[in-house]
Amino acid sequence: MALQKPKRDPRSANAKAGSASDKAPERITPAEHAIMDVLWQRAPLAAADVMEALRAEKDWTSTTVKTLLSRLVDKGIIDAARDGRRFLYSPRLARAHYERTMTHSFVDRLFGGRAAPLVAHLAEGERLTDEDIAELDALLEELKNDRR
Amino acid sequence: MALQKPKRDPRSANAKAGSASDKAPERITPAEHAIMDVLWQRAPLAAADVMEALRAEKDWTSTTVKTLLSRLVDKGIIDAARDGRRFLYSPRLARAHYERTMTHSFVDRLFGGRAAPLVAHLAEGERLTDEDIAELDALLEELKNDRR
DNA sequence: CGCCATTGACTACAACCGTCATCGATGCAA
DNA sequence: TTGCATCGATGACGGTTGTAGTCAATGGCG
Repeated sequence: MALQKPKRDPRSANAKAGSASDKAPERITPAEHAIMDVLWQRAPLAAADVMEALRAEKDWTSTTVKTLLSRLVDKGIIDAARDGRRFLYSPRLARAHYERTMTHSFVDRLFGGRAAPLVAHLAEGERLTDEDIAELDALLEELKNDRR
Repeated sequence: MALQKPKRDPRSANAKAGSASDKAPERITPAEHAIMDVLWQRAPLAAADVMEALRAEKDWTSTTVKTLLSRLVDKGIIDAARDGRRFLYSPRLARAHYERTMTHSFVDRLFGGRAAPLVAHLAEGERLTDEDIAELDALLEELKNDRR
């Protein structure tokens, strides 16, 4: 067989000049995200409830849902509280917190932290409704006031 | 051993009620993204050039860079033009195009397509400089004019 | 002309992800 | 009490990703 010798662990030592405070907030995969969406809507749920809530969207068997729940527990993203024979699962982070983290890392990665180019992209794709624009307008007004 | 029997292909049938026009634009992984960043800056480069450009950032061996380049070619994301004994690689998509795609899918996934909550998150995290705000202001003004 | 350095192809391998089947424990109904 | 339905644990399989070693072809230099 003769396997190679050195072999360092993968997935870990990612960068050379890594920024200091790189606390990885445990990545959520797309499939896991679907589960989180459910849990963020209605707090503690059993596995069966989650599956039920997802039936319209995902064609998953119960095992799949349960595996995903287990993995989320392992990652420390959700909490499992025993309730008789089963567990009740709830998120450990508010959705807003997660959104903030994801948004920042996304904007950092793609736009070096600048928000404006991002909004420009959205505008170009005609993704902004009149309502969006009004909302952004109000938001900006508020920001401008805060600054001065 | 007794392997299970049915076994459907993974990764494919993702959703049940999938949105129609779901043309997958071939996913770029984080490691591949580093390569793309280089290629988006300086058009056709040989593998060695790419490695050189990344030396400060990533501690990759030449093999790693070459593997990533090959995978990008396989995915149809970059183009390899033979140049004597070697290849010269160039992106097939402009960076702006990629940014747009990523932005839309990100906003869709996290915010159901609404831009305003995204900007709100950025504001909350004090990620917006005065300059950003001015830029957004101008952008919004323009959008408002376009709409009427 | 012969040797060496460079280059891409192929292979490898561990961790991770999407998806499930199977199994053992366990509590409820008949 | 006995059986069944349910639940979580375990493991598995095929694909992807990060990272890298090895090898054969090939072209330039002495």
